[in-house]
Amino acid sequence: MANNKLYKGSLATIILRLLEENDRMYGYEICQKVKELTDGQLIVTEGALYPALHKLEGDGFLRVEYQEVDGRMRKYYLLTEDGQKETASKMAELESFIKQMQLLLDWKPGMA
Amino acid sequence: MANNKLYKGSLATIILRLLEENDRMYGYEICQKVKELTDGQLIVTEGALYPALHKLEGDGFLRVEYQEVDGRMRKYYLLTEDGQKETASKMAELESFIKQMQLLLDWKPGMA
DNA sequence: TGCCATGCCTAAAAAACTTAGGTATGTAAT
DNA sequence: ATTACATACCTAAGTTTTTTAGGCATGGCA
Repeated sequence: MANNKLYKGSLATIILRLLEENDRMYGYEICQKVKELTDGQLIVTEGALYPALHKLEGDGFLRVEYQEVDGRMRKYYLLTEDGQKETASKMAELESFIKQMQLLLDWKPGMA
Repeated sequence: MANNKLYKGSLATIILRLLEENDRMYGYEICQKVKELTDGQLIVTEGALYPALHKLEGDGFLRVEYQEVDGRMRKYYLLTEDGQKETASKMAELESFIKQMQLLLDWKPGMA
């Protein structure tokens, strides 16, 4: 993640969420998709992405399929069953975080 | 930050925001206030807080006032002028991050 | 030919945190 | 009186997650 160099800890959530909706994706595609969806405001660097993918795979949340496209090998990642549970858990965590931050940000003295 | 061990990078924003509304606060008070405002869901540990306060002071965003209360020294932190600007900047950054995350989280294939 | 996009990767360093302490005073309970 | 917990400050080692800065290889375009 770069530019909006924000909030370490959100990368795994982003990856899991994209794979939840997209069946299977390869690394480079994830980088491009995030850039596209956020109009270039959020950049996932490959230096952060690939280690994160390997970790999620090692944790049993992702599995890999290789496929040749245009004479080149692509490494596709898919959610495992554990990965689907983890996605739900991470999403809940993120929503909770956002709510908590909004509590703090909206707070004015005398409120609580 | 612990328990909801979420999103490194948000601590400085929390500190700055609380000081924006509260004139001056001391470290221990910040820990308690965050716990109280989030019903114990977000815990700022002292091991994270004090280094963060020292860094913000070193960066010129906070200044310090000492005051004796009940026979004990308290170290109060206040926003400097630069700190007020930094607060606005950090708040905008957080809101932008939340919007970007919501774009990603709400996204379904075919949307973009 | 050179350059950029695609597509994978790693390693050193920095950043921000957790964990696990230390120190000291006041106050309530046994 | 002593134990224990809340208040109030702090640090240091280790971990996680990221940034930075590359490497490698193929394909297409100027």
